[in-house]
Amino acid sequence: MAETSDEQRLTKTRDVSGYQINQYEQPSVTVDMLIFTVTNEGKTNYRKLPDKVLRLLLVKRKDPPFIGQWALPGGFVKMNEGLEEAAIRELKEKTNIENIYMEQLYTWGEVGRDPRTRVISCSYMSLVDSATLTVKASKHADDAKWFTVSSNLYQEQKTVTDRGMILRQLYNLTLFNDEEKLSAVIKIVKTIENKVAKVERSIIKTEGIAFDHAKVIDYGITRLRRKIEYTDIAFNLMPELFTLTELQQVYEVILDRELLKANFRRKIADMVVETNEYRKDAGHRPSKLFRFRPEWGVARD
Amino acid sequence: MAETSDEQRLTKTRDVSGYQINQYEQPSVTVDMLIFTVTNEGKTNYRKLPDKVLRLLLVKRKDPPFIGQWALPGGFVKMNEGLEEAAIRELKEKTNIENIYMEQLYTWGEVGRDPRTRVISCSYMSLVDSATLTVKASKHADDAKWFTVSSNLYQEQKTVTDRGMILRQLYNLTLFNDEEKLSAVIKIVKTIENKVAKVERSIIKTEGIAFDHAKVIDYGITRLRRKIEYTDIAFNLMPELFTLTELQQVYEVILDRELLKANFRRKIADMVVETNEYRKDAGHRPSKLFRFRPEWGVARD
DNA sequence: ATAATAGTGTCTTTCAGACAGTATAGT
DNA sequence: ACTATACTGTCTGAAAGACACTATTAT
Repeated sequence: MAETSDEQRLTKTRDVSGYQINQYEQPSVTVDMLIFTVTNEGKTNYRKLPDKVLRLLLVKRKDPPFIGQWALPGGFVKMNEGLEEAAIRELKEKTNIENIYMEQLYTWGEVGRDPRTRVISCSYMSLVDSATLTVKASKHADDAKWFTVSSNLYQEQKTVTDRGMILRQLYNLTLFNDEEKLSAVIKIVKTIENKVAKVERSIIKTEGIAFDHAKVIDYGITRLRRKIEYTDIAFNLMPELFTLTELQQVYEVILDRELLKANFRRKIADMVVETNEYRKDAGHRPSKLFRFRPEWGVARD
Repeated sequence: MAETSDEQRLTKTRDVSGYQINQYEQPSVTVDMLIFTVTNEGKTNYRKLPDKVLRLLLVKRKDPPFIGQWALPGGFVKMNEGLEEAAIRELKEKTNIENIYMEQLYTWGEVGRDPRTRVISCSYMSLVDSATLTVKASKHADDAKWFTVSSNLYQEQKTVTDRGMILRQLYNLTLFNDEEKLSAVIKIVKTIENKVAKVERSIIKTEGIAFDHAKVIDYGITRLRRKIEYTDIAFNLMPELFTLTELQQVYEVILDRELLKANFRRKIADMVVETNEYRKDAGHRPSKLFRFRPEWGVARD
């Protein structure tokens, strides 16, 4: 920000009349929202527990480019609106929810991202409790849908070179609901060469997902998986009262692996408080309901 | 990105003549670089080892606002240049170094950040080995200087409320070299209210540091401290060959606390390879030189 | 009784922290 | 001999993983 060209550039930008205005053309800046929730899926048997699934909100594009494809909700950052403000506004518009967990994920600024013009997108991740989702989506309504989302590593190749190593991974990203099925293949190349580590993420194939959003979604899932292990963000996906099995299911669906009950309970013991209520009428032993214990820890980056 | 206004907005932006061009005024986008290195400090006694210090590169502002104050190196993102490309270019211009570790830190987009106009800054952190720093700074030269940097928690207050808790922390950020001494006080408020965690960082006082860069620097140090514990980024600060004590000193100066030798060595054992060389003539037992073992792990977010 | 879930006890291994001890150069 | 650093061994307790066991409901 301390370049020689600062002054020239900024004063010209301010000059509100005449041709010179856009001498320094600016990239457009948008925010893109990854809004995750966890919901129950079909209960097959009267005594079986329902399965949980991880869901992401997408909107259908009504204009080219990528018309008819699905994109992350988002929009332009207004001139008099902070980045985070824009994200909060976007969240409110799409889900009618406020005061929810939100964190900045990553800013995507490659040149060819948007075929129309130069767009830099700052992505935010939000976690919402599906019980508080009153409306599916507000006025913009009908074009916003929840998709069951999963990302699996399906190929991995490690090469040791003379000055380092290369790890190539292929992830399969799947998004679907009753009507639609979207998918993508994301390649992640992690290299270390002369001590210098680098991670590159690229889209190999993307079907039905607009822009580079498949990459953004995959990144979001990766971050969510990492963070759920050492923070308490998972509770943002839970209702006020929940059973420990439900909590475990949320962890399992995000981490995409099974956890051992006894160990899981030990691990989260300090983060929850027992109540006197029970979930009954389930065809098996009733389970105690718990709530989040906020005084436990504290927000972490 | 899928708003109704997309098309209108983007086509107008493209219309290269007349007054309408800037109907949708765009924020300016910059990249700001946090370039860290570790150097040796005064060897007091012939047998004592030199102390290590963490250093950060800053440039002196030659124009208002904040004229004469120190800022992070950085500059505008060009229209045909990716965000990361811009960061790489900036790094090359300032330090003449390429192929170095770099990661995106955070994007700062508050409205009043820059008194002139709306500026959104994407910050990147780089770690360089001081031995490879041939020139202090290239052509822009004389106005770029290294500062010894440290950030200490000096006040902490925890309040448990009915629906959550609040943790208030004050950090003292200090930057100095032979000629200058800069400082700032950063307030970090971590709240949990109804499961929703939030972290807010604000500047209480800033002396000699331009814009909101004190906040950015403090955030960078926090991130560096966290990441050094679970990744191998510290090796980017080391020369080709180093002693384990030197490596430990780097960890200590970043974490700002002493580590026990035996435990430290156990922890980093898998990341290094022993060589046959020794550091001698030091007035005490010679120490074996090690190098980084790249095949050990792999880049992590 | 049975299916299905709820919940606990404990063994083992791994890892982090603490500390004490031995080793070896240069002056 | 002495100083300052180099390097190793081992005790401890905490945490993670694995697994077996007991408890309780609706039908």
